[in-house]
Amino acid sequence: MTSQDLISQANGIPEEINGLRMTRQRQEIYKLLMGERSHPTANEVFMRIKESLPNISLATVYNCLEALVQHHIIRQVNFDREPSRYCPNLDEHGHFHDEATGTIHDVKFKPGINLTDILDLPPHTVIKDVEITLRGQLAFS
Amino acid sequence: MTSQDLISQANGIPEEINGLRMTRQRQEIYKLLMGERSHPTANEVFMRIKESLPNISLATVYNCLEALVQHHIIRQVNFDREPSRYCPNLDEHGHFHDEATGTIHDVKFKPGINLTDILDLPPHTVIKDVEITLRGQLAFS
DNA sequence: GCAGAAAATTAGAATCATTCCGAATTGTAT
DNA sequence: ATACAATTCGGAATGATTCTAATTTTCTGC
Ligand SMILES: [Mn+2]
Ligand SMILES: [Mn+2]
Ligand SMILES: [Zn+2]
Ligand SMILES: [Zn+2]
Repeated sequence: MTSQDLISQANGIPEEINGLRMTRQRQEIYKLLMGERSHPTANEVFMRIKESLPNISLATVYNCLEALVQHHIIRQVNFDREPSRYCPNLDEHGHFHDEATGTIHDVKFKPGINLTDILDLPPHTVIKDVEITLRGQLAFS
Repeated sequence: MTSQDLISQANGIPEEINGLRMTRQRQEIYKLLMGERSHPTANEVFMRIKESLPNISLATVYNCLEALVQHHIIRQVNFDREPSRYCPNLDEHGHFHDEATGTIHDVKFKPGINLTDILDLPPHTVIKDVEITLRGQLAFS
């Protein structure tokens, strides 16, 4: 029974995901992202995570987020040149940025749609990643 | 016959586009973008534009690019957190980033495709802008 | 053409999200 | 326990972009 075991037992997150050891800091950050679903920035994560980890550093928040992204546990989302945001939704989806409220909404693709079907790609192209971003407003109903 | 007239006559770009007065600096930058089509960064524009405008400043390059974007004469393109790139293609299109060469290719949509058709958007949504980005490689033929 | 007024350009300083660094701590394997 | 590796941490450095204030250019009535 290592201390790592105890940490994992306490919050229900396994001690390793996709080959990444889930330290206390990584677990708490991952748990926060799963709970909020608001696509927070690194700094927003930093401010909110202090409740559970008062001594964590901003550098560690960046380290953890990068590790989680690298191991495909979360996704990094960029809007223009704004600070990066982080998303725990691993399903293929796009992001709608509501300019009125500043909120970000996940956007699913309609079933049966294959993105490469609608694009006129050069031949012999291997696509590793697709990103779809929308900006606009939720109109009055 | 103002000096502005003379500048425009010399390079075939009108003295005003979309309500933006096309100064010498704006004209040369626009001409460079139209000619190269390589989606250069602000700094790449700065380095290349010195051939025609040896005394231009980097601040002016940023100012001009922003003015051209604001007046919908060119588009600003972002890949993750890399420096912004600039694109003179005003047709609706996406961007394919070839990781092998670092080059960026415009990607057309297949005819008759309406992007909002394939997305499961929240109701009463007004989309102002859509961005599609692809990363991958051109495979051996 | 000539005096403002307005707009554009410029060099350099400031900003700020992110990355880097080196030291301290923690975890793992033997 | 000891040795080695990985992680965390505070603070410094980075770098694309923006800001500022001074200068230059252009425009708008006369
Ligand atoms: Mn963008
Ligand atoms: Mn991106
Ligand atoms: Zn998302
Ligand atoms: Zn383009």
